[in-house]
Amino acid sequence: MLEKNYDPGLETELYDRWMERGYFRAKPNPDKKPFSIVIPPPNITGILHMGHALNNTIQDILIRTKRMQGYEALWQPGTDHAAISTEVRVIQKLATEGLTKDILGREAFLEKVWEWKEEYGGTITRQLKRMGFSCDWDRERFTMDEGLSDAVLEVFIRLYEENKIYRGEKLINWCSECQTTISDAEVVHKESDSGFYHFKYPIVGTDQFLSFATTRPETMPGDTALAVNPEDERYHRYIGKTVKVPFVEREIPIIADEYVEAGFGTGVVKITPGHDPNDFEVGERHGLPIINIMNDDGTLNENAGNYVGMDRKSARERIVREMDELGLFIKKEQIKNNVGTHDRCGDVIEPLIKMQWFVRMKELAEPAVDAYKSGALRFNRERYGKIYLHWLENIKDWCISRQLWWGHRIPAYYCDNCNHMIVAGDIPNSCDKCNSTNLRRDEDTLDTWFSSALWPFSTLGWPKQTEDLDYFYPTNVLVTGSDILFFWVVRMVFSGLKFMDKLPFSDVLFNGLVLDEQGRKMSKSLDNGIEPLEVANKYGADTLRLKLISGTTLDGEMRFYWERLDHSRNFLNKVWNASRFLLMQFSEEEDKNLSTEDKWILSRMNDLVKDVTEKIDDYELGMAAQKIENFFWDEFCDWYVEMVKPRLYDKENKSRNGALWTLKHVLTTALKLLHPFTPFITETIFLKLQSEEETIMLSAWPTYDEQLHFPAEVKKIQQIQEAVKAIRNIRAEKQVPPSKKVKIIVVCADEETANNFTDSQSFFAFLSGAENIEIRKNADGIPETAVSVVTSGAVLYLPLDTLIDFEKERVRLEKERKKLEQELARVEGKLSNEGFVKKAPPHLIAEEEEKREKYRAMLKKVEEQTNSLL
RNA sequence: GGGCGCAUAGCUCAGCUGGGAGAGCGCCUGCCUUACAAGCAGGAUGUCAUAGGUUCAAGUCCUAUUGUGCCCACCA
Repeated sequence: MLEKNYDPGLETELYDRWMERGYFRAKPNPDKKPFSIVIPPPNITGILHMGHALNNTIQDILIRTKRMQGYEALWQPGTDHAAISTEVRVIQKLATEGLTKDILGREAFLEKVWEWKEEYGGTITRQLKRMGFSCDWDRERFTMDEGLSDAVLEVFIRLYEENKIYRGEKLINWCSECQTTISDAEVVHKESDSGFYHFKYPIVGTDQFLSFATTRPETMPGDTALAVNPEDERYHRYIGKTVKVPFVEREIPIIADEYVEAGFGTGVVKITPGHDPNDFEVGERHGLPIINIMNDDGTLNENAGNYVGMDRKSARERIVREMDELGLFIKKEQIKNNVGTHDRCGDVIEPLIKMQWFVRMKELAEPAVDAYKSGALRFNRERYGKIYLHWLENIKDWCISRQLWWGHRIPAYYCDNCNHMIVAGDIPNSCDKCNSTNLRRDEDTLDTWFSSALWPFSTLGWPKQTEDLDYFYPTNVLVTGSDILFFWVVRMVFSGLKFMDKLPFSDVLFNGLVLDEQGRKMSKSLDNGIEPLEVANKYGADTLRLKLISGTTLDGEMRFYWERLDHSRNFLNKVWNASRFLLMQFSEEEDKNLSTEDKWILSRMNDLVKDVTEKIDDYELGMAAQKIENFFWDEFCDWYVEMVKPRLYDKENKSRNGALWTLKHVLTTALKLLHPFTPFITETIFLKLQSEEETIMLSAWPTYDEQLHFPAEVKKIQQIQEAVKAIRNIRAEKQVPPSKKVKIIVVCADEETANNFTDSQSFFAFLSGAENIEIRKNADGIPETAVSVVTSGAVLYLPLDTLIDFEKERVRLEKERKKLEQELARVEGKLSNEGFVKKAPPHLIAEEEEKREKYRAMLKKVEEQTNSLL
């Protein structure tokens, strides 16, 4: 027997059992079809947040469903080394011990990071387990595992050999806080109020000046031109002349370029190719020199003359002051502009010229574009496809080198003797050009996304041709947040196409954000995050999982309220108690001698099986969960279980066993459907319910059964339900307490209805609190004091002891009549509409006609009742 | 500057390819009916943002407007 209340504390025990018995394991099996998902590898620095909980619950539901459906289901878990995050974390920790990267040196530092990883890197996987996720943990991978590192090497070398990876001096995004380059995707543009400084430079050989405006005075020492629009007649006469940049005493030309907008500012722009992407392009077009005036830490360097060593802010102030002293400062305005910042640390990004490694993207992007356009790659919302295409069609080369130590080190070696560069998987002994042994390895590591781009196949053994790879690749579906569409999804797609010749997955599901009560993102800075494990420990992981899924849309935003957990918790409590009750009834002697109501619930269950399976196949998990809830709570518990109670309580009843069989069958089926959503509670009950199978996890998913389709019985029960509701309604209205048993007279319009009420008599009485049901075909001799109500096929009379207030009855009947008249008018209106009759599908017309007959009959009865009151 | 999403009951949201407005919470009424008061029964509540259009039929499709949120982008 089950305990009185469900104890979520049992969840961890159950999980251990599943692990011990290896239920999560997947291995190539020629007799089964594969179904695989790779987990979006969480950072080893991460702790579980609601986004993870939601994202992985979705994956677990899909995996558990497919596993039950007989697929060899692999959910590949693992973690990401998270280059910057981890390095920053470890540096912070070392700082408390008085250590720095420089003191330790590369090797010792990396040892410290590995130590840190060993200690803290497993936190998130432990948390995932607590949520019940059925990953194949035996296959857990880490992006810096040996095998995965081999994959990185292989990819790097192959792309290099195909000239798709190159080293070049280009303008890159520099984070002076993190002391590394970052990719375009990592730059977040934020609107800010900026000073817009107007200056003028003296035109050489004249006593005139040319005025311009800039938001970045500190880069003025790097100016190598002033530019105007070629169409701008105001400045035609100056083109070709030069101006002098005061503090560095440099003469720079005045050039004409389309880039300049005549209408903005003064129509003159200072060109600083070393520190601005646009200026860089202008510079290229005009062959301007590039001057880098900045150090890696964001201070100005020797090219900035007197300002060397100053940080950006003080340099700006000082330059403005000095320009003012020279009489060259005109004014300062305030404007709004967008400033690039680093998505991790928020520091302002500095565009700088640096020698870095890049992936040439154009050619790699093309197949990825085609994959979507051809329909081979699908997103759960079309709009993501548009965003995806827009990004790929405007893609720029990917800067992949990082000035970090934690990560995959670039396999390039430089000869100190002849400057020759070798790219190789194995460390070369000597320069293959001059034989010198003075080789130096590139100091840089790769962007952390370079390795995660390979995740769908590197985790399965690639570059080795493994059985796993052959069987499980491509994976079926990817579930992730839309915030990493560019970082990860796009890169997996082109990597998979490039190296596996196959898309890594055909379906991508983007899940939405979990927001706080006020609709804000949960974030560390706001400290408004709710920890999933705190919820799981309080309410159970099942409750949290169900809450995150039920009734929600996959990609919609969702606000998280503690109060809203109550509904899921209450539902699971209902499941628990219903099971507890039924377990008290079950015996060994069930048989399949079924009554009408048994067939009704079986038929409804059968429909549910079909619905839920279809919804899951369509990834409409929120709908699937809600349908199960509604069926279980409403139809099964509140109707069916109540209906059969009279049969259960009467041990002599011949039909008792049919009810027991049905209860058990429906309960088991419902538990199975529910299992992917709430694995723990369903397993607990399942194990008590039967002894043949050792787990619900590997039991067969229910399928639609033609034998359980009982439309006639469904109709019959609906008629009884309508009658029960009508009686309850009257009882409530007349304030008849539930304890007060009443007599009901059912006057049936036809034989069929009479038979139905006769068959259903016992539970009809039970559900409507009646001690006596009289079924007949005419209304002769019914006391005038009886309250009556019309339902389809019958008029129900409720003789009450209390005096009837005829006036009130008349009002009630009048209301009913009005309502029926309205309905009838609508139906008749439709049917007399020529367009409808001509164009609407036949089944709809038939439906309307059926309704018309029903309403007419009922209306007639209501009128009769009204007349009888007079 | 471009692109996208959202506006439905007091609150939070569902409503798939167009065919009589839904759920949960909250609220009101009555119930300790021997599985469950985390429960049971009954009830009230909506010009589906606004204005046009397509259609026999529009919350659902099209256009515009308003409000709101997000993404992308080099206007110094």
